[in-house]
Amino acid sequence: MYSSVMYPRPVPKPADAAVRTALIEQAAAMLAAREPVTLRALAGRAGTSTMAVYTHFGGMPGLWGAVRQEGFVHLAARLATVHPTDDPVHDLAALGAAYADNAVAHPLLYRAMFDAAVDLPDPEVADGGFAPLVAAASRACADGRFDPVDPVDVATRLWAAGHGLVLLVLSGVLPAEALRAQGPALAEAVCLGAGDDPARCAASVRSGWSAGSAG
Amino acid sequence: MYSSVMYPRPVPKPADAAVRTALIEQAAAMLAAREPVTLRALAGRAGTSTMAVYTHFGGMPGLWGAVRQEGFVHLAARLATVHPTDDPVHDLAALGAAYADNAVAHPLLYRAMFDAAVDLPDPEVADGGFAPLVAAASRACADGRFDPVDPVDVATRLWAAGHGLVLLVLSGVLPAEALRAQGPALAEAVCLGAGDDPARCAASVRSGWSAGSAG
DNA sequence: GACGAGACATAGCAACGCTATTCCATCCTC
DNA sequence: GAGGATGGAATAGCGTTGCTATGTCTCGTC
Repeated sequence: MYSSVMYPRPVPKPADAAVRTALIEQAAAMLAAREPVTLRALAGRAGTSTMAVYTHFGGMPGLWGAVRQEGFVHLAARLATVHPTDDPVHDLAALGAAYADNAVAHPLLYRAMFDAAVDLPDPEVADGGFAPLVAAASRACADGRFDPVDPVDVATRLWAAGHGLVLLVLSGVLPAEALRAQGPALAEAVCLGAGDDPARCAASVRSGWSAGSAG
Repeated sequence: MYSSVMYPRPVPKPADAAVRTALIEQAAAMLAAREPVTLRALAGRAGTSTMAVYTHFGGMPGLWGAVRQEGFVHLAARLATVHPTDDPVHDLAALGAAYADNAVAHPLLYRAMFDAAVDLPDPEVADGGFAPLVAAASRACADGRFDPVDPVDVATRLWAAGHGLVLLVLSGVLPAEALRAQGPALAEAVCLGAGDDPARCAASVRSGWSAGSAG
């Protein structure tokens, strides 16, 4: 039961929060169903009126920002299923595979995540998908597998390469097989560029990619 | 002068082609000016009526397809300014730099180029930006700089990496400096992954990237 | 010189995002 | 407990969007 004594300024009331999440989830569902996410259709599906979008999100751009954020939360949850091992390069490849898996499983949500036209309500939530990469790269540097480079740079390059490969596949420019064909090769190249030993790198990436795809 | 005798079925009449190109160029100009490209605004700027978009392109999606194609033609022209040298890795880096330059110079056009929602009138025009990459990678294989890998795979990885890095910058996720910071490193990593010698690779990429950025 | 095809201009359609207004439920004050 | 105030939700309507139907006008053909 909600008590105004406990929360003198009830930032989001429980009932309001339910409407919020219902709208966000409906938008994501319509996105997944490849239906056009229009204001009226969204309100109809969520069982509310069109005004709810404005009271809770200030308009459609605000809703898209919330959907973006939902996408990053979903990505972070997916990457959290990849548990670190004692082989950081294995882990980097596993994270890359999980990242690609998540993107192709929710293609329109993935595209919406990188729509710069709308702001994220909480910008630092985007780091949730980036932090595991940096952590693995840091361990690779600490273990001596990588040269003493900046782990953030290595993680950034891996992210950029994966992002580009995923988008080319989602855009239909490259076939879906390109993900499994070029993904591990790209991860291996980035790790080689960071100073890893070629033979160990190839083995770690191979095992890591399949481990990340499975989970 | 147009002669109906020479072209019994005058596929695009000169006057019609002028209207076509005027509409495409106006759309690209409005895109570059960050103005919303609406049907009425576009027709007004081009000095035609809204019907011209339908007679020539069949609607707004058709126009966007033509704009997409224009973007690829523009990209191919930019990459053609990078003349091959006797160092194929240098050339690959130069092409990467030119690719990134072209993208940041026309960010909205670049985004439109990869909008899978509309079809390209002539799909093979997209290869115009890809062929120089494959050619350079082939020479690297022939020269023995690269292992006997598939040049198309190497070119694909370089493209994916560059595409991802460019889009992360255009989306505002990464700062603009990331292009010069991570671009050469990514090109170097891909070439290392193809079997190039680390020392030669670093030198070639460094000189190639600055050569491609300048031109 | 009449005919027919193709392109243009105009008017109007449904649907879009958004806002103003009204209604109503809830909560605080006395 | 009753009354006033606050804020979310529903309805109606605004301007604009892409698109289509209709009329007109020019050009090429027989």
